[in-house]
Amino acid sequence: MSSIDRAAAQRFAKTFAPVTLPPLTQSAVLRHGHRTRSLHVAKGTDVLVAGNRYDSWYLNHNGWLMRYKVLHSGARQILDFILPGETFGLQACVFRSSLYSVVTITPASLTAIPFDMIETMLEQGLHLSKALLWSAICESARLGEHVIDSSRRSAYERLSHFFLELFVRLKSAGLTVGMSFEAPLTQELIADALGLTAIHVNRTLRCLRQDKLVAMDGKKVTIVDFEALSLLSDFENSYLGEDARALFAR
Amino acid sequence: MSSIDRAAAQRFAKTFAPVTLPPLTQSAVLRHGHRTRSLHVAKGTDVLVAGNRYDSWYLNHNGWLMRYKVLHSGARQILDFILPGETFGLQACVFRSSLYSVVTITPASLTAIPFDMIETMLEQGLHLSKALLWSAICESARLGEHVIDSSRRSAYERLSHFFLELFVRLKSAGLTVGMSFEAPLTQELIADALGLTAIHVNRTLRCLRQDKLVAMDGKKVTIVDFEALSLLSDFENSYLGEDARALFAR
DNA sequence: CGCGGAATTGACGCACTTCAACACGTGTGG
DNA sequence: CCACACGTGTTGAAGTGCGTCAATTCCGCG
Repeated sequence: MSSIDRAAAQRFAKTFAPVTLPPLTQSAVLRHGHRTRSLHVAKGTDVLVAGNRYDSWYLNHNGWLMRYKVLHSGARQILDFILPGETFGLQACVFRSSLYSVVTITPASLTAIPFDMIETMLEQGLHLSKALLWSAICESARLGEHVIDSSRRSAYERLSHFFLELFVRLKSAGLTVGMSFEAPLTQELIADALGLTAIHVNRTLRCLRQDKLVAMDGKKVTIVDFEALSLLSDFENSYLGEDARALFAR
Repeated sequence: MSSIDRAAAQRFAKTFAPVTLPPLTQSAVLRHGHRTRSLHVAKGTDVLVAGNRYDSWYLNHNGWLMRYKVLHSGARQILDFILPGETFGLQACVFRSSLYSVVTITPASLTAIPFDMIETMLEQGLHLSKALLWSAICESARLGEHVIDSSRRSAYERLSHFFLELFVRLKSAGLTVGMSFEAPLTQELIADALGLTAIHVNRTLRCLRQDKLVAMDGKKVTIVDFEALSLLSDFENSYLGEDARALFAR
Protein backbone atom coordinates (compact mmCIF):
# COMPACT_ATOMS: atom_id res chain seq x y z
CA MET A 1 0.00 0.00 0.00
CA SER A 2 1.40 3.33 -0.98
CA SER A 3 2.22 6.06 1.45
CA ILE A 4 -0.69 8.07 0.17
CA ASP A 5 -2.99 5.28 1.20
CA ARG A 6 -1.50 5.23 4.63
CA ALA A 7 -2.08 8.95 4.96
CA ALA A 8 -5.63 8.43 3.79
CA ALA A 9 -6.23 5.70 6.30
CA GLN A 10 -4.94 7.96 9.03
CA ARG A 11 -7.24 10.72 7.95
CA PHE A 12 -10.17 8.34 7.84
CA ALA A 13 -9.31 7.16 11.30
CA LYS A 14 -9.10 10.71 12.52
CA THR A 15 -12.37 11.68 10.93
CA PHE A 16 -14.41 8.77 12.07
CA ALA A 17 -12.95 7.83 15.39
CA PRO A 18 -11.42 10.85 17.02
CA VAL A 19 -12.05 9.52 20.46
CA THR A 20 -10.40 6.20 20.99
CA LEU A 21 -10.26 4.26 17.82
CA PRO A 22 -7.73 5.54 15.29
CA PRO A 23 -5.20 2.72 15.39
CA LEU A 24 -7.75 -0.05 15.11
CA THR A 25 -9.67 1.54 12.31
CA GLN A 26 -6.53 2.27 10.46
CA SER A 27 -5.07 -1.16 10.73
CA ALA A 28 -8.36 -2.75 9.83
CA VAL A 29 -8.50 -0.75 6.64
CA LEU A 30 -4.91 -1.50 5.88
CA ARG A 31 -5.34 -5.19 6.50
CA HIS A 32 -7.58 -5.33 3.47
CA GLY A 33 -5.45 -2.96 1.49
CA HIS A 34 -4.64 -5.36 -1.26
CA ARG A 35 -8.25 -5.39 -2.34
CA THR A 36 -8.48 -1.64 -2.76
CA ARG A 37 -7.80 0.50 -5.82
CA SER A 38 -6.08 3.87 -5.85
CA LEU A 39 -7.12 6.49 -8.35
CA HIS A 40 -6.10 10.01 -9.15
CA VAL A 41 -8.74 12.04 -10.89
CA ALA A 42 -8.62 15.47 -12.46
CA LYS A 43 -10.81 18.34 -11.43
CA GLY A 44 -14.28 18.20 -12.94
CA THR A 45 -14.40 14.42 -13.27
CA ASP A 46 -17.61 12.57 -12.50
CA VAL A 47 -16.71 9.76 -10.13
CA LEU A 48 -20.29 8.62 -9.64
CA VAL A 49 -23.16 9.33 -12.00
CA ALA A 50 -26.74 9.25 -10.77
CA GLY A 51 -28.56 6.20 -12.02
CA ASN A 52 -25.53 4.01 -12.62
CA ARG A 53 -24.51 0.98 -10.59
CA TYR A 54 -21.32 0.80 -8.58
CA ASP A 55 -19.61 -1.78 -6.45
CA SER A 56 -17.20 0.32 -4.46
CA TRP A 57 -17.35 3.10 -2.01
CA TYR A 58 -14.69 5.75 -1.87
CA LEU A 59 -12.28 7.33 0.54
CA ASN A 60 -11.22 10.84 -0.45
CA HIS A 61 -7.63 11.68 0.47
CA ASN A 62 -6.96 15.27 -0.36
CA GLY A 63 -9.47 16.78 -2.76
CA TRP A 64 -12.84 18.47 -2.72
CA LEU A 65 -15.81 16.74 -4.27
CA MET A 66 -19.53 17.33 -4.23
CA ARG A 67 -22.62 15.20 -4.28
CA TYR A 68 -25.35 16.67 -6.44
CA LYS A 69 -28.43 16.06 -8.49
CA VAL A 70 -30.03 17.95 -11.34
CA LEU A 71 -33.78 18.23 -11.67
CA HIS A 72 -35.77 18.17 -14.86
CA SER A 73 -36.04 21.92 -14.57
CA GLY A 74 -32.29 22.03 -15.05
CA ALA A 75 -31.64 23.32 -11.53
CA ARG A 76 -28.75 21.67 -9.77
CA GLN A 77 -28.78 20.99 -6.07
CA ILE A 78 -25.58 20.22 -4.22
CA LEU A 79 -26.28 18.03 -1.24
CA ASP A 80 -22.90 17.83 0.30
CA PHE A 81 -19.28 18.78 -0.15
CA ILE A 82 -16.90 15.91 0.43
CA LEU A 83 -13.77 17.20 2.13
CA PRO A 84 -10.36 15.59 2.50
CA GLY A 85 -10.60 12.55 4.74
CA GLU A 86 -14.28 11.94 4.14
CA THR A 87 -15.95 9.09 2.30
CA PHE A 88 -18.76 8.79 -0.21
CA GLY A 89 -20.66 6.27 -2.24
CA LEU A 90 -22.05 4.03 0.46
CA GLN A 91 -25.55 4.78 -0.81
CA ALA A 92 -24.71 3.45 -4.22
CA CYS A 93 -24.08 0.13 -2.55
CA VAL A 94 -27.40 -0.04 -0.79
CA PHE A 95 -29.57 1.14 -3.60
CA ARG A 96 -29.81 -0.48 -6.96
CA SER A 97 -28.22 2.55 -8.51
CA SER A 98 -26.58 5.67 -7.24
CA LEU A 99 -29.09 8.31 -6.26
CA TYR A 100 -26.70 11.19 -6.82
CA SER A 101 -23.73 12.14 -8.90
CA VAL A 102 -20.36 12.91 -7.38
CA VAL A 103 -17.87 15.14 -9.17
CA THR A 104 -14.46 16.45 -8.21
CA ILE A 105 -14.07 20.19 -7.88
CA THR A 106 -10.32 19.91 -7.37
CA PRO A 107 -7.91 17.18 -8.44
CA ALA A 108 -8.23 14.35 -5.96
CA SER A 109 -6.72 11.02 -5.09
CA LEU A 110 -9.19 8.43 -3.95
CA THR A 111 -9.22 4.90 -2.71
CA ALA A 112 -11.99 2.67 -3.98
CA ILE A 113 -13.02 0.01 -1.53
CA PRO A 114 -14.96 -2.86 -3.05
CA PHE A 115 -18.39 -3.14 -1.62
CA ASP A 116 -18.13 -6.78 -0.66
CA MET A 117 -15.34 -5.76 1.67
CA ILE A 118 -18.01 -4.10 3.72
CA GLU A 119 -19.46 -7.50 4.41
CA THR A 120 -16.08 -8.59 5.64
CA MET A 121 -15.74 -5.47 7.72
CA LEU A 122 -19.15 -5.99 9.28
CA GLU A 123 -18.39 -9.61 10.01
CA GLN A 124 -14.97 -9.16 11.44
CA GLY A 125 -14.71 -5.87 13.16
CA LEU A 126 -17.10 -4.50 15.70
CA HIS A 127 -15.13 -1.30 15.52
CA LEU A 128 -15.39 -0.98 11.80
CA SER A 129 -19.09 -1.72 11.93
CA LYS A 130 -19.43 1.16 14.30
CA ALA A 131 -17.34 3.42 12.11
CA LEU A 132 -19.53 2.69 9.12
CA LEU A 133 -22.70 3.21 11.06
CA TRP A 134 -21.34 6.36 12.56
CA SER A 135 -20.33 7.87 9.28
CA ALA A 136 -23.82 7.19 7.91
CA ILE A 137 -25.45 8.77 10.94
CA CYS A 138 -23.19 11.81 10.74
CA GLU A 139 -24.17 12.26 7.14
CA SER A 140 -27.80 12.22 8.20
CA ALA A 141 -27.07 14.85 10.80
CA ARG A 142 -25.40 17.12 8.28
CA LEU A 143 -28.27 16.68 5.85
CA GLY A 144 -30.72 17.45 8.62
CA GLU A 145 -29.02 20.77 9.20
CA HIS A 146 -29.03 21.31 5.48
CA VAL A 147 -32.81 20.88 5.42
CA ILE A 148 -33.19 23.48 8.12
CA ASP A 149 -30.82 25.70 6.24
CA SER A 150 -32.75 25.54 3.02
CA SER A 151 -36.19 25.95 4.42
CA ARG A 152 -36.01 28.16 7.46
CA ARG A 153 -33.05 30.45 7.09
CA SER A 154 -32.58 33.61 5.07
CA ALA A 155 -29.78 33.90 2.54
CA TYR A 156 -27.77 35.86 5.08
CA GLU A 157 -28.18 33.16 7.72
CA ARG A 158 -27.51 30.38 5.25
CA LEU A 159 -24.20 31.84 4.16
CA SER A 160 -23.21 32.31 7.78
CA HIS A 161 -24.09 28.78 8.70
CA PHE A 162 -22.41 27.42 5.62
CA PHE A 163 -19.06 29.06 6.33
CA LEU A 164 -19.14 27.98 9.96
CA GLU A 165 -19.82 24.39 9.04
CA LEU A 166 -17.04 24.38 6.48
CA PHE A 167 -14.66 25.92 8.97
CA VAL A 168 -15.37 23.38 11.70
CA ARG A 169 -15.19 20.41 9.34
CA LEU A 170 -11.94 21.60 7.81
CA LYS A 171 -10.50 22.38 11.20
CA SER A 172 -11.11 18.84 12.39
CA ALA A 173 -9.25 17.68 9.29
CA GLY A 174 -6.37 20.00 10.16
CA LEU A 175 -6.90 22.15 7.10
CA THR A 176 -7.41 25.55 8.72
CA VAL A 177 -4.88 28.25 9.47
CA GLY A 178 -6.02 30.41 12.34
CA MET A 179 -9.54 31.46 11.46
CA SER A 180 -8.98 31.00 7.72
CA PHE A 181 -9.24 28.22 5.21
CA GLU A 182 -8.92 27.71 1.48
CA ALA A 183 -12.09 26.76 -0.36
CA PRO A 184 -12.08 26.02 -4.10
CA LEU A 185 -15.63 27.29 -4.44
CA THR A 186 -17.23 29.66 -6.86
CA GLN A 187 -20.26 31.72 -5.95
CA GLU A 188 -22.25 29.56 -8.29
CA LEU A 189 -21.29 26.40 -6.37
CA ILE A 190 -22.23 28.02 -3.10
CA ALA A 191 -25.52 29.07 -4.62
CA ASP A 192 -26.26 25.55 -5.83
CA ALA A 193 -25.48 24.19 -2.40
CA LEU A 194 -27.66 26.64 -0.53
CA GLY A 195 -30.56 26.78 -2.93
CA LEU A 196 -29.93 30.36 -4.01
CA THR A 197 -28.80 32.07 -7.18
CA ALA A 198 -25.21 33.08 -7.71
CA ILE A 199 -26.33 36.68 -8.01
CA HIS A 200 -27.97 36.68 -4.65
CA VAL A 201 -25.01 34.92 -3.08
CA ASN A 202 -22.88 37.71 -4.40
CA ARG A 203 -25.06 40.40 -2.88
CA THR A 204 -25.27 38.60 0.43
CA LEU A 205 -21.53 38.02 0.59
CA ARG A 206 -21.00 41.73 0.20
CA CYS A 207 -23.28 42.33 3.18
CA LEU A 208 -21.35 39.78 5.26
CA ARG A 209 -18.12 41.52 4.35
CA GLN A 210 -19.49 44.97 5.12
CA ASP A 211 -20.82 43.71 8.44
CA LYS A 212 -17.33 42.47 9.32
CA LEU A 213 -18.42 38.89 9.81
CA VAL A 214 -16.57 37.11 7.03
CA ALA A 215 -13.65 38.16 4.84
CA MET A 216 -12.89 36.68 1.46
CA ASP A 217 -9.77 37.10 -0.55
CA GLY A 218 -9.98 35.02 -3.67
CA LYS A 219 -10.38 31.45 -2.49
CA LYS A 220 -9.29 32.20 1.04
CA VAL A 221 -12.10 32.56 3.56
CA THR A 222 -11.62 34.07 6.99
CA ILE A 223 -14.12 33.88 9.81
CA VAL A 224 -13.93 37.34 11.33
CA ASP A 225 -16.60 37.10 14.00
CA PHE A 226 -17.31 33.50 14.93
CA GLU A 227 -19.57 34.45 17.82
CA ALA A 228 -21.83 36.74 15.86
CA LEU A 229 -22.09 34.25 13.02
CA SER A 230 -23.00 31.42 15.40
CA LEU A 231 -25.71 33.45 17.05
CA LEU A 232 -27.39 34.72 13.96
CA SER A 233 -27.42 31.34 12.25
CA ASP A 234 -28.28 29.03 15.17
CA PHE A 235 -25.00 27.24 14.66
CA GLU A 236 -24.03 24.55 17.11
CA ASN A 237 -21.38 22.19 15.96
CA SER A 238 -22.59 19.20 17.93
CA TYR A 239 -24.16 17.75 14.79
CA LEU A 240 -20.76 17.53 13.17
CA GLY A 241 -19.75 14.79 15.51
CA GLU A 242 -17.24 16.80 17.46
CA ASP A 243 -18.50 15.23 20.61
CA ALA A 244 -19.86 11.97 19.39
CA ARG A 245 -19.68 9.54 22.17
CA ALA A 246 -21.51 6.37 22.84
CA LEU A 247 -20.44 4.18 19.96
CA PHE A 248 -16.84 4.83 20.77
CA ALA A 249 -17.13 5.40 24.47
CA ARG A 250 -15.36 2.32 25.66
CA MET B 1 -42.84 -10.60 24.49
CA SER B 2 -46.36 -9.38 23.87
CA SER B 3 -48.18 -9.86 20.60
CA ILE B 4 -47.84 -6.19 19.87
CA ASP B 5 -44.09 -6.58 20.02
CA ARG B 6 -44.25 -9.46 17.65
CA ALA B 7 -46.27 -7.39 15.23
CA ALA B 8 -43.75 -4.61 15.61
CA ALA B 9 -40.87 -6.93 14.96
CA GLN B 10 -42.62 -8.16 11.84
CA ARG B 11 -43.14 -4.63 10.64
CA PHE B 12 -39.52 -3.80 11.34
CA ALA B 13 -38.48 -6.85 9.42
CA LYS B 14 -40.72 -5.86 6.57
CA THR B 15 -39.48 -2.32 6.51
CA PHE B 16 -35.82 -3.06 6.66
CA ALA B 17 -35.44 -6.29 4.84
CA PRO B 18 -38.16 -6.61 2.27
CA VAL B 19 -36.00 -8.74 0.04
CA THR B 20 -34.81 -11.83 1.79
CA LEU B 21 -34.32 -11.22 5.44
CA PRO B 22 -37.57 -10.92 7.40
CA PRO B 23 -37.38 -14.07 9.54
CA LEU B 24 -33.80 -13.54 10.61
CA THR B 25 -34.24 -9.93 11.50
CA GLN B 26 -37.38 -10.70 13.36
CA SER B 27 -35.98 -13.53 15.39
CA ALA B 28 -32.83 -11.61 16.17
CA VAL B 29 -34.85 -8.77 17.58
CA LEU B 30 -37.03 -11.18 19.49
CA ARG B 31 -34.09 -13.04 20.91
CA HIS B 32 -33.17 -9.97 22.88
CA GLY B 33 -36.76 -9.14 23.71
CA HIS B 34 -36.32 -9.39 27.45
CA ARG B 35 -34.09 -6.34 27.39
CA THR B 36 -36.58 -4.08 25.65
CA ARG B 37 -39.25 -1.83 27.11
CA SER B 38 -42.73 -1.31 25.75
CA LEU B 39 -44.40 2.06 26.10
CA HIS B 40 -47.68 3.55 25.09
CA VAL B 41 -47.67 7.31 24.74
CA ALA B 42 -50.47 9.76 24.16
CA LYS B 43 -50.65 12.12 21.22
CA GLY B 44 -48.54 15.23 21.68
CA THR B 45 -45.96 13.61 23.95
CA ASP B 46 -42.31 14.47 23.56
CA VAL B 47 -40.44 11.19 23.40
CA LEU B 48 -37.06 12.78 22.74
CA VAL B 49 -36.13 16.36 23.54
CA ALA B 50 -33.30 18.08 21.71
CA GLY B 51 -30.27 18.46 23.93
CA ASN B 52 -31.04 15.64 26.33
CA ARG B 53 -29.18 12.35 26.61
CA TYR B 54 -30.76 9.01 25.87
CA ASP B 55 -29.68 5.40 26.00
CA SER B 56 -32.28 3.73 23.83
CA TRP B 57 -33.47 3.90 20.33
CA TYR B 58 -37.07 3.32 19.43
CA LEU B 59 -39.21 1.18 17.23
CA ASN B 60 -42.58 2.74 16.38
CA HIS B 61 -45.39 0.20 16.09
CA ASN B 62 -48.50 1.97 14.97
CA GLY B 63 -48.37 5.73 15.49
CA TRP B 64 -47.19 8.82 13.68
CA LEU B 65 -44.35 10.85 15.13
CA MET B 66 -42.18 13.63 13.85
CA ARG B 67 -38.60 14.72 14.28
CA TYR B 68 -38.25 18.48 14.54
CA LYS B 69 -36.22 21.37 15.77
CA VAL B 70 -37.10 24.95 16.62
CA LEU B 71 -34.77 27.82 15.82
CA HIS B 72 -34.15 30.87 17.91
CA SER B 73 -36.44 32.75 15.56
CA GLY B 74 -39.24 30.52 16.78
CA ALA B 75 -39.67 28.80 13.44
CA ARG B 76 -40.10 25.08 13.62
CA GLN B 77 -38.72 22.74 11.04
CA ILE B 78 -39.96 19.19 10.78
CA LEU B 79 -37.24 16.95 9.40
CA ASP B 80 -39.08 13.73 9.12
CA PHE B 81 -42.31 11.98 9.85
CA ILE B 82 -41.88 8.61 11.54
CA LEU B 83 -44.50 6.21 10.25
CA PRO B 84 -45.65 2.89 11.67
CA GLY B 85 -42.87 0.33 11.47
CA GLU B 86 -40.06 2.86 11.37
CA THR B 87 -37.43 3.58 13.98
CA PHE B 88 -35.91 6.69 15.47
CA GLY B 89 -33.39 7.81 18.02
CA LEU B 90 -30.23 6.20 16.69
CA GLN B 91 -28.65 9.64 16.45
CA ALA B 92 -29.20 10.27 20.10
CA CYS B 93 -26.99 7.28 20.77
CA VAL B 94 -24.11 8.45 18.63
CA PHE B 95 -24.08 12.06 19.69
CA ARG B 96 -23.65 13.23 23.20
CA SER B 97 -27.19 14.52 23.18
CA SER B 98 -30.14 14.28 20.87
CA LEU B 99 -29.93 16.76 18.03
CA TYR B 100 -33.67 16.88 17.49
CA SER B 101 -36.90 16.48 19.38
CA VAL B 102 -39.38 13.75 18.58
CA VAL B 103 -43.05 14.12 19.41
CA THR B 104 -46.07 11.91 18.79
CA ILE B 105 -48.78 13.31 16.58
CA THR B 106 -51.05 10.35 17.24
CA PRO B 107 -51.14 7.94 20.17
CA ALA B 108 -48.37 5.42 19.65
CA SER B 109 -46.96 2.29 21.13
CA LEU B 110 -43.21 2.05 21.02
CA THR B 111 -40.48 -0.36 21.92
CA ALA B 112 -37.36 1.10 23.46
CA ILE B 113 -34.24 -0.86 22.68
CA PRO B 114 -31.31 -0.16 24.97
CA PHE B 115 -28.40 1.24 23.13
CA ASP B 116 -25.87 -1.27 24.38
CA MET B 117 -27.94 -3.89 22.62
CA ILE B 118 -26.70 -2.38 19.42
CA GLU B 119 -23.23 -3.51 20.33
CA THR B 120 -24.58 -6.99 20.74
CA MET B 121 -26.40 -6.77 17.47
CA LEU B 122 -23.30 -5.59 15.66
CA GLU B 123 -21.20 -8.31 17.22
CA GLN B 124 -23.56 -11.17 16.65
CA GLY B 125 -25.52 -10.59 13.54
CA LEU B 126 -24.18 -9.66 10.17
CA HIS B 127 -27.76 -9.30 9.08
CA LEU B 128 -28.68 -6.97 11.87
CA SER B 129 -25.58 -4.90 11.25
CA LYS B 130 -26.71 -4.50 7.71
CA ALA B 131 -30.23 -3.60 8.78
CA LEU B 132 -28.93 -0.86 11.05
CA LEU B 133 -26.60 0.49 8.44
CA TRP B 134 -29.30 0.33 5.84
CA SER B 135 -31.83 2.18 7.93
CA ALA B 136 -29.30 4.95 8.54
CA ILE B 137 -28.51 5.20 4.85
CA CYS B 138 -32.18 5.28 3.92
CA GLU B 139 -32.69 8.11 6.34
CA SER B 140 -29.90 9.97 4.61
CA ALA B 141 -31.54 9.38 1.28
CA ARG B 142 -34.87 10.73 2.50
CA LEU B 143 -33.19 13.78 3.97
CA GLY B 144 -31.32 14.31 0.72
CA GLU B 145 -34.61 14.47 -1.13
CA HIS B 146 -35.90 16.77 1.55
CA VAL B 147 -33.01 19.15 0.91
CA ILE B 148 -33.85 19.23 -2.77
CA ASP B 149 -37.47 19.72 -1.90
CA SER B 150 -36.82 22.71 0.29
CA SER B 151 -34.39 24.48 -1.91
CA ARG B 152 -35.26 23.78 -5.50
CA ARG B 153 -38.96 23.09 -5.72
CA SER B 154 -41.94 25.41 -5.73
CA ALA B 155 -44.69 25.02 -3.17
CA TYR B 156 -46.78 23.23 -5.76
CA GLU B 157 -44.00 20.75 -6.49
CA ARG B 158 -43.18 20.29 -2.82
CA LEU B 159 -46.72 19.35 -1.92
CA SER B 160 -46.85 16.93 -4.84
CA HIS B 161 -43.59 15.29 -3.86
CA PHE B 162 -44.59 15.18 -0.22
CA PHE B 163 -47.84 13.31 -0.86
CA LEU B 164 -46.16 10.87 -3.20
CA GLU B 165 -43.47 10.06 -0.67
CA LEU B 166 -46.02 9.56 2.07
CA PHE B 167 -48.10 7.35 -0.17
CA VAL B 168 -45.21 5.10 -1.14
CA ARG B 169 -43.90 4.80 2.40
CA LEU B 170 -47.33 4.02 3.78
CA LYS B 171 -48.00 1.57 1.00
CA SER B 172 -44.89 -0.38 1.82
CA ALA B 173 -46.15 -0.53 5.39
CA GLY B 174 -49.51 -1.82 4.16
CA LEU B 175 -51.36 1.26 5.30
CA THR B 176 -52.92 2.39 2.05
CA VAL B 177 -56.33 1.60 0.59
CA GLY B 178 -56.29 1.86 -3.15
CA MET B 179 -54.79 5.24 -3.89
CA SER B 180 -55.80 6.65 -0.51
CA PHE B 181 -54.35 6.85 2.96
CA GLU B 182 -55.14 8.43 6.29
CA ALA B 183 -52.77 11.12 7.47
CA PRO B 184 -53.18 12.79 10.87
CA LEU B 185 -51.70 16.01 9.55
CA THR B 186 -52.80 19.59 9.79
CA GLN B 187 -51.89 22.16 7.19
CA GLU B 188 -49.61 23.73 9.75
CA LEU B 189 -47.66 20.49 10.20
CA ILE B 190 -47.29 20.13 6.45
CA ALA B 191 -46.11 23.72 6.27
CA ASP B 192 -43.51 23.13 8.98
CA ALA B 193 -42.28 20.07 7.18
CA LEU B 194 -41.98 21.74 3.80
CA GLY B 195 -40.66 25.09 4.93
CA LEU B 196 -43.78 27.00 3.96
CA THR B 197 -46.51 28.85 5.82
CA ALA B 198 -49.80 27.18 6.62
CA ILE B 199 -51.55 29.86 4.58
CA HIS B 200 -49.62 29.10 1.48
CA VAL B 201 -50.06 25.37 1.97
CA ASN B 202 -53.77 26.00 2.05
CA ARG B 203 -53.76 27.94 -1.18
CA THR B 204 -51.53 25.42 -2.90
CA LEU B 205 -53.67 22.50 -1.77
CA ARG B 206 -56.64 24.15 -3.35
CA CYS B 207 -54.77 24.35 -6.63
CA LEU B 208 -53.84 20.67 -6.41
CA ARG B 209 -57.48 19.84 -5.82
CA GLN B 210 -58.70 22.01 -8.66
CA ASP B 211 -56.12 20.49 -10.96
CA LYS B 212 -57.46 17.04 -10.10
CA LEU B 213 -54.12 15.76 -8.83
CA VAL B 214 -54.87 15.16 -5.17
CA ALA B 215 -58.15 14.91 -3.27
CA MET B 216 -58.49 15.49 0.45
CA ASP B 217 -61.47 14.69 2.59
CA GLY B 218 -60.67 15.52 6.17
CA LYS B 219 -57.67 13.40 7.08
CA LYS B 220 -58.06 11.11 4.09
CA VAL B 221 -55.74 11.82 1.20
CA THR B 222 -56.25 10.36 -2.26
CA ILE B 223 -53.68 10.41 -5.02
CA VAL B 224 -55.78 11.16 -8.07
CA ASP B 225 -53.12 11.39 -10.75
CA PHE B 226 -49.95 9.61 -9.71
CA GLU B 227 -48.33 10.02 -13.11
CA ALA B 228 -48.82 13.75 -13.36
CA LEU B 229 -47.65 14.27 -9.79
CA SER B 230 -44.50 12.22 -10.38
CA LEU B 231 -43.62 14.13 -13.50
CA LEU B 232 -44.09 17.58 -12.15
CA SER B 233 -42.18 16.89 -8.93
CA ASP B 234 -39.28 14.75 -10.23
CA PHE B 235 -40.45 11.92 -8.04
CA GLU B 236 -38.69 8.61 -8.29
CA ASN B 237 -39.19 6.30 -5.41
CA SER B 238 -35.84 4.59 -5.65
CA TYR B 239 -34.56 6.63 -2.76
CA LEU B 240 -37.17 5.12 -0.50
CA GLY B 241 -35.43 1.79 -0.66
CA GLU B 242 -38.09 0.06 -2.70
CA ASP B 243 -35.38 -1.59 -4.67
CA ALA B 244 -32.53 -1.67 -2.27
CA ARG B 245 -30.35 -4.49 -3.22
CA ALA B 246 -26.78 -5.20 -2.45
CA LEU B 247 -26.76 -5.45 1.30
CA PHE B 248 -29.52 -8.01 1.22
CA ALA B 249 -28.85 -9.56 -2.12
CA ARG B 250 -27.76 -12.95 -0.98
C1' DC C 1 -3.25 40.14 -26.46
C1' DG C 2 -7.64 38.23 -26.40
C1' DC C 3 -10.66 34.79 -24.73
C1' DG C 4 -13.91 32.79 -21.24
C1' DG C 5 -15.26 32.05 -16.75
C1' DA C 6 -16.30 34.44 -12.58
C1' DA C 7 -17.67 38.51 -9.94
C1' DT C 8 -20.43 42.61 -9.74
C1' DT C 9 -24.24 45.81 -10.15
C1' DG C 10 -28.97 47.55 -11.54
C1' DA C 11 -33.99 47.23 -12.76
C1' DC C 12 -37.98 44.64 -12.58
C1' DG C 13 -41.16 40.75 -11.51
C1' DC C 14 -43.04 37.14 -8.77
C1' DA C 15 -43.64 33.50 -5.28
C1' DC C 16 -44.16 33.43 -0.92
C1' DT C 17 -44.78 35.86 3.61
C1' DT C 18 -47.19 38.72 6.82
C1' DC C 19 -51.13 40.66 8.78
C1' DA C 20 -55.93 40.50 9.32
C1' DA C 21 -60.49 38.87 9.23
C1' DC C 22 -63.83 35.29 9.10
C1' DA C 23 -66.01 30.49 8.88
C1' DC C 24 -66.47 25.97 10.70
C1' DG C 25 -66.45 22.09 13.90
C1' DT C 26 -65.66 20.23 18.45
C1' DG C 27 -65.29 20.05 23.13
C1' DT C 28 -65.99 22.10 27.68
C1' DG C 29 -68.17 24.40 31.37
C1' DG C 30 -71.96 27.12 33.02
C1' DC D 1 -78.78 23.33 25.98
C1' DC D 2 -76.47 27.23 24.91
C1' DA D 3 -72.18 30.00 25.19
C1' DC D 4 -67.77 30.31 24.56
C1' DA D 5 -63.08 29.11 23.56
C1' DC D 6 -59.99 27.09 20.57
C1' DG D 7 -57.92 24.78 16.89
C1' DT D 8 -58.17 24.40 12.03
C1' DG D 9 -59.31 25.84 7.55
C1' DT D 10 -60.20 29.63 4.21
C1' DT D 11 -59.80 33.99 1.85
C1' DG D 12 -58.06 38.84 0.87
C1' DA D 13 -54.63 42.64 0.51
C1' DA D 14 -50.14 44.40 0.96
C1' DG D 15 -45.10 43.85 1.61
C1' DT D 16 -40.53 41.69 0.60
C1' DG D 17 -36.78 38.57 -0.25
C1' DC D 18 -35.09 36.48 -3.78
C1' DG D 19 -35.15 35.27 -8.82
C1' DT D 20 -34.71 36.69 -13.63
C1' DC D 21 -32.77 39.31 -17.25
C1' DA D 22 -29.21 42.16 -18.85
C1' DA D 23 -24.92 44.71 -18.98
C1' DT D 24 -20.29 45.61 -17.35
C1' DT D 25 -15.98 44.67 -15.14
C1' DC D 26 -12.43 41.78 -13.42
C1' DC D 27 -9.10 38.18 -13.69
C1' DG D 28 -6.61 33.91 -14.93
C1' DC D 29 -4.72 31.58 -18.74
C1' DG D 30 -3.55 29.90 -23.36
